[in-house]
This record gives sequence, C-alpha cells and structure tokens, in this order.
Amino acid sequence: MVRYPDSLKVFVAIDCIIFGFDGKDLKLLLVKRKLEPESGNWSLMGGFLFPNEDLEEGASRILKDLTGLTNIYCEQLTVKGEKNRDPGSRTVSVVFFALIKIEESDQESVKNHNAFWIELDKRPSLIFDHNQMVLEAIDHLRYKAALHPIGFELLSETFTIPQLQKLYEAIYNVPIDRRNFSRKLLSTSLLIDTGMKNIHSTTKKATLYRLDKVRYNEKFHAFWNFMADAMK
Amino acid sequence: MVRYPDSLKVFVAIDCIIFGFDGKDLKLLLVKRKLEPESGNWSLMGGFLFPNEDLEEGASRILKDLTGLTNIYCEQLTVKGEKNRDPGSRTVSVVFFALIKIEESDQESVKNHNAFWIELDKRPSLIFDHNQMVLEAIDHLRYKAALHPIGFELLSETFTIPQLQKLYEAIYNVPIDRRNFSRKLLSTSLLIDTGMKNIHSTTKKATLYRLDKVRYNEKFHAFWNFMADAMK
DNA sequence: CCAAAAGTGTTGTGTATACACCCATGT
DNA sequence: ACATGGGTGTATACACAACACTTTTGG
Repeated sequence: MVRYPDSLKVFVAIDCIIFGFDGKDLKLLLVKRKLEPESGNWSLMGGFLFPNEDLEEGASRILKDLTGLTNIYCEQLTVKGEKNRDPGSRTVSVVFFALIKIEESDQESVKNHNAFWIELDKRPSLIFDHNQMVLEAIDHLRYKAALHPIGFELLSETFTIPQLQKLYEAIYNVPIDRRNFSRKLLSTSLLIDTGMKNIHSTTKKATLYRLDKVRYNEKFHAFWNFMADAMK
Repeated sequence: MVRYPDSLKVFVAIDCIIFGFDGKDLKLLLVKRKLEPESGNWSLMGGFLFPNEDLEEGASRILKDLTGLTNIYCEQLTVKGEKNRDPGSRTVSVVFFALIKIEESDQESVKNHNAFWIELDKRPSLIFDHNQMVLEAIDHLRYKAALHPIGFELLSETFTIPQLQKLYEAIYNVPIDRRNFSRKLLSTSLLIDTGMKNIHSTTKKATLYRLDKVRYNEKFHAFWNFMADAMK
C-alpha cells in the first residue's frame, strides 16, 4: 500500500450553524468562548473531527453535547478551506446547518457551554470566517424553506398556521397574506388537525396542527412553492 | 498559541465529477487509474489538497490539469468523511461538481491522463465511494438544472434551442414539447439571437443563440422553472 | 358591544399545457 | 413533391394574488 506524505495532513473541524425560532424572531445559538484561541469572543459551536467518527457523527455529537437533542435536522452546508482561515494551523472546516426546536433543547446544557440564543439581527461579529458562514446559512435557509417543508423543524410538535406564518415572515422579512398562506399550507396535505386549539390566545383560538411525517418524508425532496416568489 | 494534537490530522482529497454533453448523451469524464492503489480501476479525477492552496484553487488546478480549461462551472457538491472510505489512510474528500463544454476541452491532455468521456448510462463501477458521489451529482444536476440556467454550461458558446432541448431531455430522460420549450426559453431573456443559423442541419436550419451573460449573472440565483415539474 | 385575531369565499390575472398549423431545406 | 425538423399561434385549465366577509374570544 502506498504511503502519502504526512506533510499533506490537515486538521478537520466541524462548525454548526444552529437556527431557532421563538415565535417572534429567528435566533442563532452562539458560543462566547472560554478557551484560547479567541477567548471571550463569539463563535459558532464547533470542534475537531475525531479519528473514530464520520463527519455526520461528529456533527451529531457536537449538537447533542450542546443541546441534549438527538433527532436534529442537520445537513452539510459547505466546506471552508481557505489557506489562512485559522491562524493556528491549517484547518479545513465542514460547516453544518441545523434547525432546532428551541423549547425542546436542554437550557441547562446550553448555559453550561456558555452558549446563548441570539436574535439574528442582533448577532455579534464572530471569529475567523464564521460571519461568512452565517451569511451563507441565512441564504440557504431562505432558499431551502421556499422549496421544501423545513420550516416545521423550527416549530413544536404541534403548531398553528398563524405561528407558521410568523416564521416565514421572519425568514423572508416580508408580510404574507394570511388567507392565501393558510390555503396554500392546508392544500399541501402536510398538516394534520389535532382537534385541539391554541389555548394561549386571548382572541379566537387557532387550530393546532401536527406534521404528517409519512407524507413529509415521502415528498420532502419534491419542489414545493412556499415562498418561491421571494427568491425572484 | 495552543497546539492541537497531530493525531487528529487527516488527508484532504479533492474529487471532481465532470459532466459533458455531446449533443446526444450526457457523459462523465472518468479516469482509468495507472497508479496504486486500485491501479487499472475506474475513478473520478482527483488529488490531494496542497498546503499552499484553497479548496477551490485545488479543484481548479485539477480541472485545468486534466482539460486545459480555466473558466469551468464548478461548485462544491459535498464532503465525504466516512471513517473507512479510503482503506489507505483516513481521508476526507471534498467533492466538486463541474460542467464542461466537451469540444472546448483539450483532448490531448485528457488522453494523457488516461481519462475518457463515458456515457452516463454506461459508466463502469468506480473505486471507493465514488459511485455514491456520482449518484448524488446526478441528483444535483437534475435539481439545479430545473431551477437555474446551468444547462448552458454544457453547450458551446452558440447553440440552438433544439440542442438545448435535447440536453434537458437527456438530463431528465423525458420527452419535452418542442413548442412550449421554445417559448419558455425565449421568454427568459437569456438568449441573444446571433443572426446565424446552424449550417450542419440537413433540414430547416435552426437559429443560433448565445447566452446573455449579464442577465445570466444577475439572475442566476433567482428561481426559474425549466423543469420544476420533473421534480414533483 | 367592540377590538383583534382566526377562518372561509370569490374573482381576476397570469402561466403552463396540449394541441394545430406554417415554413425551410435537401433529396 | 415530400419527408424532416424548425418556428409560431391559440384555447383551456390551473395556480396564485388581491380583496370582502364571517366567526370566535376576552375585556
């Protein structure tokens, strides 16, 4: 077996861009670093790839460690390998894009990592090339949510159509017609009426739906048209 | 500055999935390996990331080396990091997706690398996880060509609408209505009439168009609707 | 009774499809 | 003249956006 020169070897890092939605604003889960390098500065949650794990396993490990959750929507977003992106040592970073249901995450665990849910529009500047990663992630969220039903990954198990609408309005920062949005969503056959109502409302109580997971999995990769015009 | 343990370091490879279109069939540019490991077997064109180059530079270098071309449509497709994907040594591979105008490539250079344009449907089994990479690339081609005007990257500078149609029929393996396809493409404002005709035709000579590159660059990331229904 | 939010209905406009028909070219 | 392929026209169906109206709830 041929041996390659070890001088070609580099570190492989994993960085996670973690989105959440609190019913009003889109948020990012960011870490105020306690370790060198860049101690005290803000960054994405990350770590090095371990010798005994695949890339996706590494991302799952990091996300589980931070949030306590296992079944997180998570996909590769990009790889960053610019020569001098990490001043310490040549490091290639695999960036993952994750969507979290905030209220299901372990707030204790988040606090222990010195991590905070920060409104997207109020995020601080991040270390290295993490700012650029976040910009690409926002683009990706807008892109993907227009064509595929990923919005549900940011909501609770049960949700109302007005809640879903507020989410899309936050993602695209545009007002949406309530009536057309409702009809469009109901026509997807993705929503199952739970028979319950949102008791927290002070006016007319909205119907609580849950996702039809069978149909969701079957048709996830089809092209939907949630906000396709927002990308025009 | 903190030092990380060198035991975490891995090799980073670059693999390129290179599509071409000869007017009739979609093709892949594949290499019959002359070096160990896996000498004599088929693989994607690839190499290791050099210490002095960024990822995209590495991909450009490999593509230039093989085809002689510099301005190739090329984007990151995915990263493969499965623990045992390379039996030699732990290697993370960044996979690039490239679209080539076959007739503009340097056939001598291709031949010197023992590379061959092979019809997609007749491709041999490839080494390592390269088969899986190709499957994902075909999916990506179908996905992206439905929404963005990437088909032009596979055609010559000037082309006819019937040629474009044959390309889309090859990508999606479906017949397309000539008249509706023509009107749809003309309505994009992406085509500029060159005033010339395709002299190679034995019947009525089709109009030769070229791409409006200004509009192409401006609106590339908008959502088009070339074959969106093929993904439903 | 009123304000605010949820839910349903209607109508016009534009886009996509399924067709029919005409034109140009070489044999 | 005729077969083959290129180019244009049109009617229909369907999806979407814009708007009006009704219902529920708490105060």
